[in-house]
Amino acid sequence: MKRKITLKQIARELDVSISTVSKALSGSKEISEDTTQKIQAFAKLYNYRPNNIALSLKNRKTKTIGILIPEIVHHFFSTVIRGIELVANKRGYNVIVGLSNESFTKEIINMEMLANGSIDGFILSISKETLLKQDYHHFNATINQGMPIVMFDRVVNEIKCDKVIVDDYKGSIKAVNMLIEKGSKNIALITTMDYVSVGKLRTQGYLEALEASKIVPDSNLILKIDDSLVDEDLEDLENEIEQFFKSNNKIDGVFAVNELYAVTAMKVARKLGLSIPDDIQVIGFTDGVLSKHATPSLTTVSQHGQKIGEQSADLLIDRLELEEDESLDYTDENERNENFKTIIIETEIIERESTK
Amino acid sequence: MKRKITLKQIARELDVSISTVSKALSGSKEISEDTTQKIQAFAKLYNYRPNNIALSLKNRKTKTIGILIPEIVHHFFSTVIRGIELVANKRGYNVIVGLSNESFTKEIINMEMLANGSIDGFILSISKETLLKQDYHHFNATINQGMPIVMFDRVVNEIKCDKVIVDDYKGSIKAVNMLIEKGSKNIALITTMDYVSVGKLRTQGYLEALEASKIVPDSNLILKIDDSLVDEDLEDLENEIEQFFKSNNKIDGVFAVNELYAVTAMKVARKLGLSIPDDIQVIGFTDGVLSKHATPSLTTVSQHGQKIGEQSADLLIDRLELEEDESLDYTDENERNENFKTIIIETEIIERESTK
DNA sequence: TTGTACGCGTTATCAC
DNA sequence: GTGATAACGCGTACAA
Repeated sequence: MKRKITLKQIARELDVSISTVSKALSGSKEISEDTTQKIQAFAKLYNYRPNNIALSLKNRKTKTIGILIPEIVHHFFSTVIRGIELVANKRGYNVIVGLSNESFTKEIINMEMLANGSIDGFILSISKETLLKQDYHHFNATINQGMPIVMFDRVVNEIKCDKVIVDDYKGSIKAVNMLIEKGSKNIALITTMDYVSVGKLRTQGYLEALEASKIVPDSNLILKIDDSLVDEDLEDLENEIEQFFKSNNKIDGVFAVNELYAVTAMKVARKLGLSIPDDIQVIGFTDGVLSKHATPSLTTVSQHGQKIGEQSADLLIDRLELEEDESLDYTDENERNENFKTIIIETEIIERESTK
Repeated sequence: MKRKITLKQIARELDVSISTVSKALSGSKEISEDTTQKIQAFAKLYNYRPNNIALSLKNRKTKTIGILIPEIVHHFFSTVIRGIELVANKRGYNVIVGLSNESFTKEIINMEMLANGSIDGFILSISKETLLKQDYHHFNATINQGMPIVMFDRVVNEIKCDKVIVDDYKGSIKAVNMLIEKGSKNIALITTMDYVSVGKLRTQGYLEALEASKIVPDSNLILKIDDSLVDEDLEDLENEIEQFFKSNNKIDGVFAVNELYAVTAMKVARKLGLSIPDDIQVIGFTDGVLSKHATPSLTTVSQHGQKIGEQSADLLIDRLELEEDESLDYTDENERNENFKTIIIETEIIERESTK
């Protein structure tokens, strides 16, 4: 078992100085061709690779991005990670992953763990508990320490950082408009509680779309599900939706803010003897495996998770490599605040069998 | 914007030496209570945290685990990551993720990128291309450098490392036995190509189970799908399965080695006018979202991905922290080879609506 | 052409 | 009780 070899060992072995080795390996022409050859051959033989940690310490940057998300067993988030990893790798960065598990405390612990030199910047999506508490001091603290953050999907405006969001609002309008065009008259909305920003925006889009078509929204047609209660409890969810359908039997269209609600709605509809899409059409938000493989397959508003990840990574790395140059001088402290971008990823409707 | 503060800065500010600060902060009683107080107060005020990179360099360990998996947008793998992250975090480790995307080359690149000091050890699952090529030199090279590896799910025996595997063989037997007990006479198998080790084992289990019940396996009842071709191409998959069903119309039970095949089989069966589970029963391997939310919901063999992750992480960290002690002396080089464990995670059948 | 010295941030050892 | 020094592995400005 030969442990990793270091410059020092090569130097000792070949009886030259450490810096000679270093220079020879980086191909500096300060060093004679002879010694360069010799050193490079030796290094290759022993498979020398510079130690990342030493480089990180020296360069004061780790070439590593920290991802902090609420949950990983989730199609959307894993798609985003895939996107981040893709461009990060292409641009020479590694990716370190932390999970908040929707908990405020775990979010903070994870951030502190990573912010102490392990990474150059964060890409994150805020946990539900944090959104509920509206306590964002840890984000601001991190930013104030000079560590850039890119937020995606679940963001809050008040934080000064780059953001990548889905056009939840417009996506919902598109979805509801499609239901209207295809003949639905009484369109129900199945959504989450308001504190999840995306839930709120999607609800707004639903309302706007109805009004634009001169349809008066009916609050009885809106079902708000407290997913902190339901979550994994599938039966509760089914029952809740079943009650909802039974007390509103004129419903002929459903817009659900995620695919689970949409698929469950389809299941309940079928149970009640309704045929999809003839009696009732369904569209979900968030395109994942469920939508694709459900029967009938589900028409959805796709969020392009991978693209969100790619854009987030590019945004972060751009900023990191920009700072590299400016680094030292900042005449105007506020100048940097003006530059934060918010990229909006357009949604796209993927038509499948649950709509006419 | 106050950048992260260092020992040196505190020392300068308080007009003491760096080592005094270091000692005071670590609560050493070499330092007078007075100065300790003063220094700790100052450190807290400026939110001092030791720099991880510097610590890593000094201690020659990063407290970081490298995960290398073929694909992240995949319920099983993300479940495993969740498990790893859970115990890693609990035991004070971070987790860095690399994706091979089933490619041999990307697997190697990723390993080299991480093996140069960024991590203390690997937890990985081998890419399909690597399994096909049967070229494992990069794993051996890494191990020989003194970096421990834990392999999970897709493993190969010849590599000297800890392993965590699913009891694919026994799980399949259980599944097929259940189909037999519940009355299926002609049980089909939908599987992958043989080079994926888990596919092979599951096929073996299927055959053994049949034979144990004195049923002669019929090769016409086995469908091997080349998923390097199919992959995302859902229609191809459906067509292939449909042809299979049509040319074997006596099939009244299906065991599929993953949930996608199982769900697709159900879809095709329904299309052909078969009712589930009355005309045909279906069981899948790998319990994921699809199984749970399919209609009818799918009976599956659960792999307990999270548990696999937890065990893998414990195994790796145990070894890392063990080495810490022994580190220096190894009288017998081979001794360490004897110690590698293979943990087998028992599968469990989750009964749902696709079986009687 | 090669080598010396320094610094990145930390801790541990040893001297004062 | 406090401080100077070395070491972890590397790159580079500067000296020889």
